[in-house]
Amino acid sequence: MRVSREKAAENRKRIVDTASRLFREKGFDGVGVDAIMSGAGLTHGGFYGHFGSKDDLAAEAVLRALERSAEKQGRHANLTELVSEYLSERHCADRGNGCAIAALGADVARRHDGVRRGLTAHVRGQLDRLARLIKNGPAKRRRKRAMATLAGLVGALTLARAVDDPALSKEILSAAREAFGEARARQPRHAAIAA
Amino acid sequence: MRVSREKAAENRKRIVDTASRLFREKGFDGVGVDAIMSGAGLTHGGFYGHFGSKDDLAAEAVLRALERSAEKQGRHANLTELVSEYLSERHCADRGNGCAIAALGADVARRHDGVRRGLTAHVRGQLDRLARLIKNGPAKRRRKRAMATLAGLVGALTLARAVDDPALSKEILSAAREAFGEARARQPRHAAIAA
DNA sequence: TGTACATCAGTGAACGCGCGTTCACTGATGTAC
DNA sequence: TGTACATCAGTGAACGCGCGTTCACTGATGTAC
Repeated sequence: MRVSREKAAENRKRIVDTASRLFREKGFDGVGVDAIMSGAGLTHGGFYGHFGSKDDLAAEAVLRALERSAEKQGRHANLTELVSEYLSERHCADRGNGCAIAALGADVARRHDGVRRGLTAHVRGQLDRLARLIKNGPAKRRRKRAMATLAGLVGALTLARAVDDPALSKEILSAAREAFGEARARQPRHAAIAA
Repeated sequence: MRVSREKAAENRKRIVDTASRLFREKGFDGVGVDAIMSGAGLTHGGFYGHFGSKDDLAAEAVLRALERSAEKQGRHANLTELVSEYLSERHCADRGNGCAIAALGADVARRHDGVRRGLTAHVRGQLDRLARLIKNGPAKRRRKRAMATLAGLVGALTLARAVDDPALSKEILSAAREAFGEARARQPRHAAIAA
């Protein structure tokens, strides 16, 4: 049965949101069109009225997830707050609504399309945002520290999620919060080599 | 046609090695039994003489990949060397023979089986290894720094691989090498909050 | 050591299920008068 | 504003391909004498 144009637009939006969540939770290959549509309260047949293919939806859903992440992290006024939220146990447990880089980064690396371009743009944006939150040092140094920080965040979340033992998972999050979340005194640019 | 027991054992090993490489390159769902067997120079039909299921092979292949990683990184006598190898452009480009945590971490996080337990044990091992390579400070601090370092390594590699632009990719690797690869002067334990 | 037979690693066709995709149909919405 | 018709969002059955899995068969290996 036909629904109003307004309702149809809502449905489309709900499909993208549902996909965005499910893809982050279970990966691209872990979710079928059927699951996405029933997650959105519809039946699978209507899917191709909205999208040309599952892959087209995937592209849109990832971009949506990236936008959401950017908004969420744009809210934080300082680095400690951002890091503490990013490396929270809540975020660690809530893959479906969390960082798309951590959830889908490995999957996206295998693609060669708009999804990967979109993620790259998002990474650039996040680096700029982080560099702005880092107060010490010249722009070049702040950019380097932004890269190290983003790497630390994504890696810590990946590890904390991959690991089987909740205690170890918490320990990793906590150590990373401490390492990446607090302003550090100036680091020597070329320190002595360890060992 | 039947082959010698010795040859059959070699074949089995080659299947695991091939799978270990292909899974890291394309993810669990990105490789079929057919591709694995022909990659090992065999036909798909013989697969179930060696393994009970694709999933059984996956478990074994991941453990194999983890062992290899551990061996490779056990060779390094100091942190700078290990980090510089881990964050090399070669490693970034060579997913199939590289770190299993970075390549499959996100996939493994969704499992609840021996694979995940194996990866957890491997992470513990890597943390101990890194803590031993970190020279400054008491054991607790070294362990925390080991966690931050491992997170930084895994995250930087994930980012560098996910990103579309080779220049940005190299920049990330280089910044992370600098941040995680060199011994730093003592960090203040509780520094002032940024911003 | 040589011969005859049993075993079994590997082959390739076939099966069946899941999933992406298509399609005829329904009935509410939107529109023309 | 009300009526008649056209449109089209959503439904659910069906299709077809890919992939994990099975199986009858082959012929070289391993073994018993």
